Amino acid sequence: MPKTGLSKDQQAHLQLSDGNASLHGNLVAQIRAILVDGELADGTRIPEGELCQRFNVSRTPLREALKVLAAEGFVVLRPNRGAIVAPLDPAEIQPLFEFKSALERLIGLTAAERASDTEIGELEKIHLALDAAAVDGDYKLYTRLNYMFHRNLAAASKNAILTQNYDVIQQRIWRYRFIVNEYEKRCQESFAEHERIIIALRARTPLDLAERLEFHNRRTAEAMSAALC
Amino acid sequence: MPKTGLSKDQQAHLQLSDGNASLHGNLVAQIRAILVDGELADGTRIPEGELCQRFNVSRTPLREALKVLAAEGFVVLRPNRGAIVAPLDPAEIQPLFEFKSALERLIGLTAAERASDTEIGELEKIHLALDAAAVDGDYKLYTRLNYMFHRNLAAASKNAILTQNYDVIQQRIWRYRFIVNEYEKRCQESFAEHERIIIALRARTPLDLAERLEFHNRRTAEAMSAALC
DNA sequence: GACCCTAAAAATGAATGCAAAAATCCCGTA
DNA sequence: TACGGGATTTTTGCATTCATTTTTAGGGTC
Repeated sequence: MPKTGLSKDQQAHLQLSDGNASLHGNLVAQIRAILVDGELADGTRIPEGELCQRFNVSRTPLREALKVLAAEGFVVLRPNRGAIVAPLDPAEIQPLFEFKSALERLIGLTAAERASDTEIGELEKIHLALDAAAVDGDYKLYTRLNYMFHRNLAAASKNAILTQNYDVIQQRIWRYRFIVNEYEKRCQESFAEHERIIIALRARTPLDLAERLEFHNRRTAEAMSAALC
Repeated sequence: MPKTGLSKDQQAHLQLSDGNASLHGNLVAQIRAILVDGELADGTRIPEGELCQRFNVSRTPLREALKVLAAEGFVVLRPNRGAIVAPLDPAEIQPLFEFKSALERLIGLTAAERASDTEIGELEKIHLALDAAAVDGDYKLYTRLNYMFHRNLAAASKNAILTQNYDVIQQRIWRYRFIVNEYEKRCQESFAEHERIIIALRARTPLDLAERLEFHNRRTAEAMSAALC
């Protein structure tokens, strides 16, 4: 706890549940969440001081976290001028989706063969919940479930490197939702695509699943691009 | 300069040529090079003190660099027990190559359409130099040129996100060369594959180039896996 | 010698301090 | 009022310091 003489024990209660994680490790996830949520607008300076207060840490671990976030593409470090929230640049959407398409394909190819029945069952549950959220018009929930759907599918690939990279890309793309908010518009279409994804997964047909995922990705990208013109 | 009262100006001459880069930014690249080169054996503790002396920096920027390298997968942070060079685990080779295959495919699909004639010419030059190095038996040079060949091809995709991720994966895989040293054995075969890659690139046939790259990747992975049994 | 316990030493993680750079403010001039 | 420009404040990057934890060393017991 900066500026105070509190011991580590006294500070402990402030940390997240994951007790063995380092201060800096938690910070990366928490600050990334702030950036992805849009709580800090893109392009604005990252207020080191404020964040230090907010998380009750000194500048050292905070700056460590910022370096990691910069490597991930959420933050831009400007020498001697501090860090800013990575500006949202429409020109970045295309390469992001293009990159994601490669990952989606690999997820399809591998998950079709490696997903456990339990995992497929879990995905179907999320799929149903997605439908319910759409009917209710609860787009916030819909969005969260949609994120989980794809994240779980990625996890079914059993490839940790793929899963991790996919997650970063998903979050980077997710930052652009303010520009478009495609979910409200594309909800039904998206749900139908998910339907086919589930079917291909159940059938365990790698190429088919890969194509469904690529198609879904492409349609999402198109919806976003269209909203920009 | 730790432990001394030297001013920043006086320290400046110690930095690399890229004057506007931060201390930490240089460190990431330099330490990664040390890890990829194998100068620090895998699994060994990273000697903060030594590295601080070597690069004439304090622990603060050094530790910032280690956090980034941990996020990239070159280093493992153990809470309260320091950082170690990420252990080489044969079980990691498969997911690494699998992930790379997805990137190779995308590189093929995009580079075939986006590579400039100049870039293709540059690749052909490297290809010829590769041949010369193979004939000379200069495997160190061969290896360097091979790295550049694929790196340049990735760059021809004009997708910065792809290029960056590809580079990290390539370096992570490169660490396993000590286990195998596949290049000496697979030199000729690899050269023939490059030949076809160049042809497909010249022809600007996306699917063909993608398949050639995936095949090349798969053969490399197989050679590595075979050497492990 | 093997085992275990304790104490000194070293390393780690994070807070604080400090010099340089940047941003802001203030005021004079046109 | 618009526009410098120089002093002041803030921020930044890094070095240093400090509290804990871990590791190592030493010594007693069996």
